Amino acid sequence: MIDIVQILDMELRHLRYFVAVAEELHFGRAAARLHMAQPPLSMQIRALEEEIGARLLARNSRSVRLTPAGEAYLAEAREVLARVEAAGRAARRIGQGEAGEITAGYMNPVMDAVLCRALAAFRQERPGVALRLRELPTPAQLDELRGGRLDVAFIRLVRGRQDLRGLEIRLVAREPYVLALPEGHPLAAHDVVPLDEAAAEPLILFPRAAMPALHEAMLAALRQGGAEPRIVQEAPGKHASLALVAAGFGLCLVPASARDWPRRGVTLRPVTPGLPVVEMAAAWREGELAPATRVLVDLAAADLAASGLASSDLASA
Amino acid sequence: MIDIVQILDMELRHLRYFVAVAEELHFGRAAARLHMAQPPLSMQIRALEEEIGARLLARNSRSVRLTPAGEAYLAEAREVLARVEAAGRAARRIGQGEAGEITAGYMNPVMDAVLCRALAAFRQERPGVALRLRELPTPAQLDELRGGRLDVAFIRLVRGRQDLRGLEIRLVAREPYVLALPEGHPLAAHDVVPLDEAAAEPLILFPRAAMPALHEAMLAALRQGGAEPRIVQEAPGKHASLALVAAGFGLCLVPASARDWPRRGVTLRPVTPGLPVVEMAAAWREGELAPATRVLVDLAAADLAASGLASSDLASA
DNA sequence: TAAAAATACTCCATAGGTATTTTAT
DNA sequence: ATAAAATACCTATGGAGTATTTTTA
Repeated sequence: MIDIVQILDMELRHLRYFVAVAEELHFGRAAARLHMAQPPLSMQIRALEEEIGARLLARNSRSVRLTPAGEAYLAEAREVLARVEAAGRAARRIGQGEAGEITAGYMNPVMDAVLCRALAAFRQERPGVALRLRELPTPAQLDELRGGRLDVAFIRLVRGRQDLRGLEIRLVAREPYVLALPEGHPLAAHDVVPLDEAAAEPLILFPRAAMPALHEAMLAALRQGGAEPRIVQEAPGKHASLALVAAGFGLCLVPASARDWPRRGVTLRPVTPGLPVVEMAAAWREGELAPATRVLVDLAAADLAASGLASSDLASA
Repeated sequence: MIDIVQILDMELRHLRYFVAVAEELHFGRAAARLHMAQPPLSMQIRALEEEIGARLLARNSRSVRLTPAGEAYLAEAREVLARVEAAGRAARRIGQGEAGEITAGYMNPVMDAVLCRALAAFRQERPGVALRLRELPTPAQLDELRGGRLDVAFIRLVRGRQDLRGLEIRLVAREPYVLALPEGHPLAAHDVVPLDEAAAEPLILFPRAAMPALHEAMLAALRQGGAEPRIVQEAPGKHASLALVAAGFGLCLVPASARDWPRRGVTLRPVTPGLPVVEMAAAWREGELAPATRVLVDLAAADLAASGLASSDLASA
């Protein structure tokens, strides 16, 4: 880095004083407006003119007028002063989370579970804050978060399987799985379908590669009844799975938030306990939860907190 | 004027310091670059943050990073610093006559006599200075000059007839009148036409209303030979007059600068002394001859100065 | 002569320096 | 253990105040 010596010692004070004199065209009145005496004002104006190397005010003991150079400088000085103030206010608003930009990453299921509602509430509460959203798998989110390219990440939590060092997290949702059946299927007669009965039916499941840990846990839970589950079809997403259910390929397990987008020909039913419960969390770099981001995380966690579950933060792994 | 108390005592110093730290991301190195010790730098940064009401730099003993607020403020701070410097340079250039704008008024005959050449030279010498030109009669020019709507006026000088109080003037041209004759006219045989012989011919003259003082002086000079001059035609301008001469209506007296735009069918000849000599001058508000304007006036007076005539300034009337 | 800006001086607030402590890795 | 920022305290520059002089309309 080249050492550029700052020779200029011009200060905003000089600009404020100059603007005052230029507006009053009278040193005495300008000094009064600035709550100071006239002599130091004269001296500062002179210092400014020497610094610039041009006379800005043509003055004699009877009148003060702007020179052409002063005319030009006045416009700039006003601009600069206004900008400095605006910059300060803007920075303050950003610092207090009333403005600025948040870049949030999320995993697809979190959007349906909590984010869709949290985003609407956030938009109302912090209209000055712009939200950039990036849909990414959980491991990629953690990378982006550590690299500073995300301010917050909404991830699926797999206890003990993720490296969360240097991050803080907060649980925002615990979502059970529910059973999706074709309309008129006999098991739909139950208010709560017994898990082992569901496990005996032909099933549609997401591919292992998408979420390996959850895939295993799901199969393990289904084996509790004793028999090996029959996966008749793999489907690359929730909507595709439900389409296959409606077509009669089999049953399928989907996150409870599927209630929010009912599909013709498909019935949803709770299942007796035993299936894995998906936990979703917000994650951020330790000690770097900006105020606006905190508001978003709070809103995302609001449903969980209201549901009566302890909303205690989780220690970083 | 409402008394807006300036509570902020933010100064450019704070911006310079902040930019340095933001660029180095290290208080010690930034302090070195600023030729100061680290503690006062830390204190000034803290003062800036308190003034703004937001943290700009996230710092611990191992690292310094910009907060989002700092990120935004850095961009503005750089802009402001650059603008202040640019404004100073611009004002300086204007003050030294290397930039800016001159509004010059001129009387039509001055353009042909001196201004056309002076403008070309000025454009070369001060390419940064924009010239606005306004063609006006001399009295209107003096009004506009006093009202500050002209920086300089190029006027016809009529000694003792003009109120030049509060103005300074400088002679830029003394232009004799020459005789314009139709090609082949007998008087064209003279190298210098005797005034009384010219006065005896039918003459074309400008209307009295255009320049009353000059009109009178011209008639008086023509009457010197004894006879009353025969004005056979009035013409509203030099070019129209020469057209009439070419058409054989009569002779006419035109400023010597007519040599610069010769007209087919018209011959120009000097006349023996006796005709009024038009004096042209630059005028400006006393003590307000800006450097760039001075250059223009000097260029306009250059021909006169070179012609060996004393180029002494004239005292204001 | 009168109004206003410029000098001449005095003072003190604060920017900046030095020495040291705290903090986090 | 070490590097770096924060704190404590001191110094002195220069911004601001008061009194006076100069200027010019």
